[in-house]
Amino acid sequence: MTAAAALSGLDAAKLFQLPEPLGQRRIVVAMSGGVDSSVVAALAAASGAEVIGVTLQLYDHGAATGRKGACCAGEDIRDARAVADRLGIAHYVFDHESRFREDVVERFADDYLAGRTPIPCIRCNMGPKFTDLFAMARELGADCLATGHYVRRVGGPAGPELHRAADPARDQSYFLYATTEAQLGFLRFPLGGLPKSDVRRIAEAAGLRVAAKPDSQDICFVPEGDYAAVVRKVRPEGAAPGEIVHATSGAVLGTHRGVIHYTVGQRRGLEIGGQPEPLYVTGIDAPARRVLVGPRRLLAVGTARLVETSRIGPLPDAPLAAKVRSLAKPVPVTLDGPLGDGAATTIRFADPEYGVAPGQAAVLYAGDRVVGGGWIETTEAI
RNA sequence: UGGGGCGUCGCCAAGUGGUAAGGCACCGGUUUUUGGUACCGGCAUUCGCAGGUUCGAAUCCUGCCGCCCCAG
Repeated sequence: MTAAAALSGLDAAKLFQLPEPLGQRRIVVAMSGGVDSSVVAALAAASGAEVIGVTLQLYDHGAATGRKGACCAGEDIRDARAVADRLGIAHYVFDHESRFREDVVERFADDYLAGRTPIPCIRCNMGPKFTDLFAMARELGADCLATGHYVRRVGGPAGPELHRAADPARDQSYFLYATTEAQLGFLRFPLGGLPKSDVRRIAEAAGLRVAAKPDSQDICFVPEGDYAAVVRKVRPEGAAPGEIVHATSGAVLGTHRGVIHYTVGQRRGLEIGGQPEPLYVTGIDAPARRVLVGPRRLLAVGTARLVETSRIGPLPDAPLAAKVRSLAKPVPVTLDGPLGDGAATTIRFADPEYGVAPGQAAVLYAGDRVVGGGWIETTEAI
């Protein structure tokens, strides 16, 4: 299959949601060096519009840069450049390391130190990707900023809405709930309606060197999956040991290697045997450096307090569902308070939800539409 | 020192003559753009040690070692 054939049947104007003729449009593509954003660049290049690829260099510490599944560093920068060259589009690399370190990495470490379980990918999308890249694209006089995220931008009665990807296995809407309406107005997600297999096929057909590159996974700046090592490097005090205490009896059951190694809902890694049933982390008391544990039933949560909430578009009349973990299914909830503009609110689960960890995001859906969400500050047991 | 009890995988623990359950922990895998969860798989040729009885013992006998409780 030729590149043209691969792209045929895809309506570029529709894909990028830009007015014709595309020959008069300028598209900035956020290129991470992975397959997805490379295909977006290829689609943009084939549309006839002027295309500028932009890559942020986010970190550059040895171990993480060469490994599979990384992004935005080392090898990936070269991949992005090679793809841009191949497509004949302009390409700029911006050094964003110090900003990324402050906004994402250090915040990540601080959250763990405070007993929370952070999601750096959301912070990264909120900051470097959508705020900083957004500003750059504007400065470059672009008509839109296109990314390789698997979400859909759908026109609604009150403006563009954010929807889950057509391929549910690929959906990344959980990580993008904090997108602002202003950002969404300018953003485009051409891959949101495509299955991943199509994307790989397009990459192959376009002769992109990244066609068979593994998907990124885990936290991009964490080598070997050892996130605790990253936290320790930035905040050594996170490795201070403490007691593992039974949540109801108060009995000291063991010693832990530092509060940063635990998250609410976690079962493995406690190294406490001799129990009739598994123990889970039910809470983390960071100031006292204590990890609270108990049987699974203690994880049942009825409500969660959300802070720094955001909202995209009006609140619908339809019932809401919340996703409190990227891999969870959305579950029915009711909203008890305002949503958006940074307000705090409370969500009430229709059925007990297990393993809701402070620091994670709760994303609210009305069907496929992302209504908004917030950070989980506290939870209340059933 | 006398009386009693106990010693089975890292922990808890079943098994009292027929050839080592189970749970927890741990390890591996699957899943996965966060941490986790869940699921699947693995995990004692050996029952404190040494002898003996028996076709056959973790299970019976003897001795030794260790721990616990009561007594003093």
